[in-house]
Amino acid sequence: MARFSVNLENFFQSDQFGLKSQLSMLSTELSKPYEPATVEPLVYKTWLDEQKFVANPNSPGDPYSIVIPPPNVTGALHLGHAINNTLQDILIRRARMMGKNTLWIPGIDHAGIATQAVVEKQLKEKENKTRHDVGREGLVERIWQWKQQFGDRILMQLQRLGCSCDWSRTHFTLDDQCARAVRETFFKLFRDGLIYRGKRLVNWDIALQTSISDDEIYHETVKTNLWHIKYPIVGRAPSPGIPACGEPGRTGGGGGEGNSRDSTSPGSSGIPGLVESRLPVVNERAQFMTVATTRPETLLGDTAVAVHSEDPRWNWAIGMHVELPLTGRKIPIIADDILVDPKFGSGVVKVTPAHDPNDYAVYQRHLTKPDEIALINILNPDGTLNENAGEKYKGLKRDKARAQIVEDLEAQGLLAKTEPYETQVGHSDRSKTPVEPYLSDQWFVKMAPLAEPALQVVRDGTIKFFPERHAQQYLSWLGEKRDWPISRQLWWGHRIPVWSKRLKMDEGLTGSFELAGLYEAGVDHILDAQQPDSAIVIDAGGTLIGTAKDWRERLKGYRDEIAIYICTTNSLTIADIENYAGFVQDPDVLDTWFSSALWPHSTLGWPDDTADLRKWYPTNVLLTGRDIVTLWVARMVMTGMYNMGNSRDSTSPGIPELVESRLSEDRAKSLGIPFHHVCINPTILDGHGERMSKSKGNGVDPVDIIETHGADALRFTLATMATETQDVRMPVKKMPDGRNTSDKFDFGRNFCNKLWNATRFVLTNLQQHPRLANSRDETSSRLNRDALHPGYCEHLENKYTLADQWIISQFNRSVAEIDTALANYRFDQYAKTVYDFFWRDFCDWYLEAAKLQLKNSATAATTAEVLASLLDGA
RNA sequence: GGGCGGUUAGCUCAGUUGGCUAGAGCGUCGCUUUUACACAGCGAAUGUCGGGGGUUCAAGUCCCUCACCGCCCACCA
Repeated sequence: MARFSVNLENFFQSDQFGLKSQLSMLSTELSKPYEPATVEPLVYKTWLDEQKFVANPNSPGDPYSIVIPPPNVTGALHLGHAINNTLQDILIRRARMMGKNTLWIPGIDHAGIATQAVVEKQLKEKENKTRHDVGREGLVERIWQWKQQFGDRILMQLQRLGCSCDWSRTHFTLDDQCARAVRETFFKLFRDGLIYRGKRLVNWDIALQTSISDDEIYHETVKTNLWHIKYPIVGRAPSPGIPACGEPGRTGGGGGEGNSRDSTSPGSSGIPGLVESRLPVVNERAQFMTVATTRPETLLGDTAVAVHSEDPRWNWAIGMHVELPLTGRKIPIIADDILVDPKFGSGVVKVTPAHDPNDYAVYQRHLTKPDEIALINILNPDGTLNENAGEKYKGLKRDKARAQIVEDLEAQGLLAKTEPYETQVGHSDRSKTPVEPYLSDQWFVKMAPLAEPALQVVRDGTIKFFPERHAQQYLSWLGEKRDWPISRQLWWGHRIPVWSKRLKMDEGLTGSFELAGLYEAGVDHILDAQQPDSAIVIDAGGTLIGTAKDWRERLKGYRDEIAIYICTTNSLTIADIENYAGFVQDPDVLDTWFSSALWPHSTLGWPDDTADLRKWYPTNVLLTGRDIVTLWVARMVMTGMYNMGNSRDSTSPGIPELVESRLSEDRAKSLGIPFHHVCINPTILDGHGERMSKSKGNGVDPVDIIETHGADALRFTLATMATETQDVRMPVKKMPDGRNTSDKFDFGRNFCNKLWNATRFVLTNLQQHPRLANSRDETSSRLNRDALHPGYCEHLENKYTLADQWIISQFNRSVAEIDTALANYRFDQYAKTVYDFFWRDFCDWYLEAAKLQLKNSATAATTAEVLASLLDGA
């Protein structure tokens, strides 16, 4: 119970308000109104000077730890970060007061694409240069300068907020520690066969000849045409009157056109609206399938046409072929119920897997199935058509090719119709040219083996979400287990730790000159000398993975050109394979979330087995916004369990639910989960209801608020806003000097002022009681132990007045409420309880009573004791 | 198209498993500058709890339905 009083005492002194330090420094001259601008910096400085936040793994106390969601270095923090960090600070400070061995790790995220884009934009604006003008090293150098500037600013903002982070443990997702963790993780995944290289459609900027991310695309409405093209059907019986029954995919019905009104037949029952549209197409069916497209030139890359399996207009044709106009190629008619919406258009879709994301998905869905389709890339990196497009079109730019194709189709009478059409076309933000979906090699992480345990720990409640409903998003996203593309064609980030070299194998393994050179260069030695580590991949169309041990065996089967990939964490090896053996490192960098995913264990020292890691992993709780539950939270759970989990004695379902915290702690450790709780904090919106974000530029700098209202006012107000359901709308006023503020924070400012003055009153009265003033610490600690014990009222009632007893009981009740509120991460309830107790109970009632009691010599002393212990701040 | 959240006083929002006369802050109105605080104190007014239907002795709370606002994801051949 003593801990209760310690709690609340500490809410007042340091959690929110820092009164203890403030008053000890300023007690000689307390200004009437609270002046945060003069008080707060002094207090914070004292905390730093006294190393209050520096953690020591050897200190006593149960561990309590939080890692900060590292803010992006793209710019300054806004109020969204302010609320996130305030809530963390409340938890951390409370844990610290309760005697826990507490660690809050701060840090910053390099935020690959976003930061590079910002710096490139600046480069363009200030110097009119592109990244190619300054080169890879030059650009990275400039981004580091940016990082220095904004990284410092972010840390300064956090300090102005009063965050009690252990600044000596500050990390950056691109620092050496994180880099080691990234390389180690990549290596392990690679070795375990969970990283592979594969094709993927990326957004290709044909002007800059680089891929760009979805974030860098803007959509523009373009007026174009929808061209309806006739594809001749081949390989079917010539008679148009043939009944449809008995055809593949057909399960019933009267047959042919005759059943067009039979909307209850199994074939059409699921598709309302077909009855009307069916008739006009029927005559066509004998000879052509008509497809509509906005991009006729891509037909050269078509490898199939798709229909819905339950569309009676077309499902009889599944398995047959059409002749691809202008090429003479025969391509199959396949069924794909995901791609094709039978209610849209003609119900037939051309499939161009190399140049359309949906079509590529079709390709993947049908891969290894009987109706597997081909993949034909018809574009060069510069956007011109390549040799696969055929002699006539090779070398044409895409718009020229389009015109030519339309003309040729028309000449052959295969153009059924041309109708004007408006569509959204993605454009590159940098070159302002239309983006081309383009097939390129990327690295992937296989999700299924990683996702399964991560799903399990949330399903079984090992990791809990607050509010609970956010677990759904996590579960449904992870449940898809879509492989994670991790390579980015960027310069800012962790470079992919893979080195490759192409080798000609036409003379066999030992006969190859180059391979002989490889031996001479010592690569075989390098590979063989690796522990069980270093992995190689042999890419010969498919992907094989082998470790160093058996690489020689693996190579024996190959005669043609192959590529050898080496992944290693050994820096000596890296130097060798680069300088000596002529291997080249992959130019791409890793997705920024790859390093973020490791954050909870990399910041604690992993891959080394550090004292920090043993003491504070797993962390207690993660506080973050709901927008990155999938991108970040899910991946932290996966990589945490993968790197930190002890698979030997993990999930043993046989263990009964002994709710021993010790046991569950052991279990958490052996599972490797990065945190027990995930608390989703509200999103801060601007006055128009839009999410505050750096990129939108609608963020409000918390320092602006701190300057007008004070950090404590900001923090307290934000805590009251942290309800379970609501996002927070924050209308902002522009100050004459350009700063932003909001009178929403008057609430917190008024409360801080109230606290200040109540404290001031108590202190001035305490000074009239020298005995107390001189031995306050002793007194209050005695009171904390004894007087505030709930049972105290019964046995000490003759000593204390009714008012004394009442306020003490209210105090204890409030502390209990606060415990409950914070256990459920209900920061609004916590703040309200503090507010109600302090303002309503303590100030409005008890202080008034105390005024009388202090005048009466009989009760003055004990009253002062109670005042002192309740406030204790002094 | 799929998922989620919201709609309670003029404004911003609480209201936990249904249960006293539906609350807080701000704002408004009146009074008070009383020796902690005017960034204050005392007092007052203000709600068909988005609409409709249902379950119940009892609904802001549970069920159905409609409307509007917002967010996330997918997608528009």
